[in-house]
Amino acid sequence: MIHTLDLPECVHFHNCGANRSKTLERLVQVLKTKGCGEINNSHIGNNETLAGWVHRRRDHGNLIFVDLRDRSGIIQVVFNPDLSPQSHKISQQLRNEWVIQVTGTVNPRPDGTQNADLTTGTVELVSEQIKVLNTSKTPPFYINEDSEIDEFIRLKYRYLDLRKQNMKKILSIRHQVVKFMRDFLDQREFLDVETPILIKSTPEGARDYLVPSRLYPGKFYALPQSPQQLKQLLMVGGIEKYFQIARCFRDEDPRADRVVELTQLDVEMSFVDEEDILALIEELYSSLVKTLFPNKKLMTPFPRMSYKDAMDTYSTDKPDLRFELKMSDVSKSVTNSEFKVFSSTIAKGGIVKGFSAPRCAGYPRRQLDDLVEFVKTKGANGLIWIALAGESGDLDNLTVEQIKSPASKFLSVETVKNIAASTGGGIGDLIFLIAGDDKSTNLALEALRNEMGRRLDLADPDMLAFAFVTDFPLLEWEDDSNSWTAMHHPFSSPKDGTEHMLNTSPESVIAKQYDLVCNGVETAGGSIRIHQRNIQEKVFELMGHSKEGIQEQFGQLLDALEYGAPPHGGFAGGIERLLMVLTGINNIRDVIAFPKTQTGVDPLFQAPGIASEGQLKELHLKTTEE
RNA sequence: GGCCCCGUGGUGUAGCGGUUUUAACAUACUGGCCUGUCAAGCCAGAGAUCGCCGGUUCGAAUCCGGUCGGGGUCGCCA
Repeated sequence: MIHTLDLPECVHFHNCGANRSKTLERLVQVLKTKGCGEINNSHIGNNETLAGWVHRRRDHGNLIFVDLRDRSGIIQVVFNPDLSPQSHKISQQLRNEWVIQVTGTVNPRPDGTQNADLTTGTVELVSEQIKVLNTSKTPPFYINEDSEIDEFIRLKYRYLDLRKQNMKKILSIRHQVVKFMRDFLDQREFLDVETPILIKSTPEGARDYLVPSRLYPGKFYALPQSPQQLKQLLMVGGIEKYFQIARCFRDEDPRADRVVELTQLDVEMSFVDEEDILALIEELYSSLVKTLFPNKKLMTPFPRMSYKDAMDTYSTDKPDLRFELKMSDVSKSVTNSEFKVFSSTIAKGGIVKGFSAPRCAGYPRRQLDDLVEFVKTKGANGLIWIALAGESGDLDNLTVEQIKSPASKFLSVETVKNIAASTGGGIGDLIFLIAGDDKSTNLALEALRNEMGRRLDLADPDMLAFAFVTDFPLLEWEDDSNSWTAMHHPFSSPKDGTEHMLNTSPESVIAKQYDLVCNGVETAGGSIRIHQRNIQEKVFELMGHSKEGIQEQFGQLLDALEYGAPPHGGFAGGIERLLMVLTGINNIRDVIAFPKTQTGVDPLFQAPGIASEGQLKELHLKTTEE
């Protein structure tokens, strides 16, 4: 029994890991005295031993130059037959990616031969001794220059791809970001607690990855989609402040910004309300950026908007706030329009909504046609554009001749004026409108807004426009299942005093739920959780679960809530998403050391692989032909 | 599960209005020359039956169908 043990005194727990040993010496690497990229003018005259990969070799017959690369950078090594015939002879054999160790003197480069592109460009290592540590086959793609390589080949040879300076830089950034998070939370007395990878399937959410049980035929573990219930149980367990860099698994089709196996910063606290969590998130993310990316611009304090305002104004719950382009619902202006696309849409209960692109009245027809096609691929039926031709002027003086639109003959000047006033468009601007049902219209408008932001180059690439979106509805009606479904997840708490509305008008219950968005990406999300069994059960019931089903699927959590569960809440932040925003990299696989393809394949290990008959038998599994 | 795009020497591309294409170019690769280059340069050489299968045709890298692989996207991702 652990309470009978006399536990050793550790440093008081809030100090654990906070102090790094001052006496910790730099790790000595036996085969080299310095990193290639560390050498500079201060080392001139020193005798150094370097080791790394042959980045490039330039053979002048007598004089041979080798760019030697290791993680720290690149330095030029000179092989001079007059100074060291032995090493010059060996250097003739060298090829790209061979691994060598070179000992020599750091010399200043002769005047006029300095290379400003290298951090070590003012010096060079003059080889006195060289040892080939390993040879290399010719790599399947360039490591010493940047060019577009088929991603599958890059992944198949990921260990070579990672040798590129950019990839090493990304992994270094990832390390620093995660380390910052750990240190930040450690300093605030959060405990890093690991939770199981093999747990149990829960019916909500994404498809689970299943692991067959050898000991229990026909039963399966599931990999966690997130440690949600576990961290809530840690709160019941009195941990009070928990965090984890947690791996999460969701068996859904990947996208450019989505992978099946992702990493989250998972945080949970007890005895807190929304404001405490929001303050923590803001402090964490803003100090992370200020410390690690001092050149990035932030808007602090982070702007906040309600879910409703975000949807109304930006047609999305994850707006890119680096640029304006605000939406307006013009349904009222066009309810009785002769233009059937508008009037019939509204008659069917749909909306007409759009925004104005400033100074774009002269936007080329061809590009407009492209945009029409673009929104169709995003689920809209079409796109109506209205260009208000002219340099400038008062909207009141708008004339029929100035209105350029495929719908112009159906739209009166008065209607266009109303639409323009509503969308904030003026003479010289271009108005985009989409008609359709609420959901698909907003989806297409979000895509169009981001597309126009890109085309018009409206977003400052150095800006990190963090913002909070709050006040999400707790539930939304789902026609397919004919039941309520949790908008975020079923554990979010209703706002204080609104619990009774769960019985009367579930749709109007607002949750203590928040997202952190940045540049159009959802980077984190969380909520204050329900900590009372009856309310949690009520939410599950609304979601169409039976009493028995609830106990079967969520019994562990519900039971725990009955044993003095403290009020608690937290958040989870996607590490890959954050790295994409921080680095500007659009491909999520580029911020992961060993990612899978969009079809869930690991080209390097060729996973998933087939299991042997013996393995299947042990697991009580039989495979069938499709 | 639907839709769109891509697949040509090691890599990246061109060729795709059907037959002088003996599949071109760059780079990488191999050999030679060369003492200050840094994407070194110069000379020479080797290397792809055009993802795979089938069809149309006198003739297919090229057109058609299927299939496999990759990317993007909708569904899905509480």
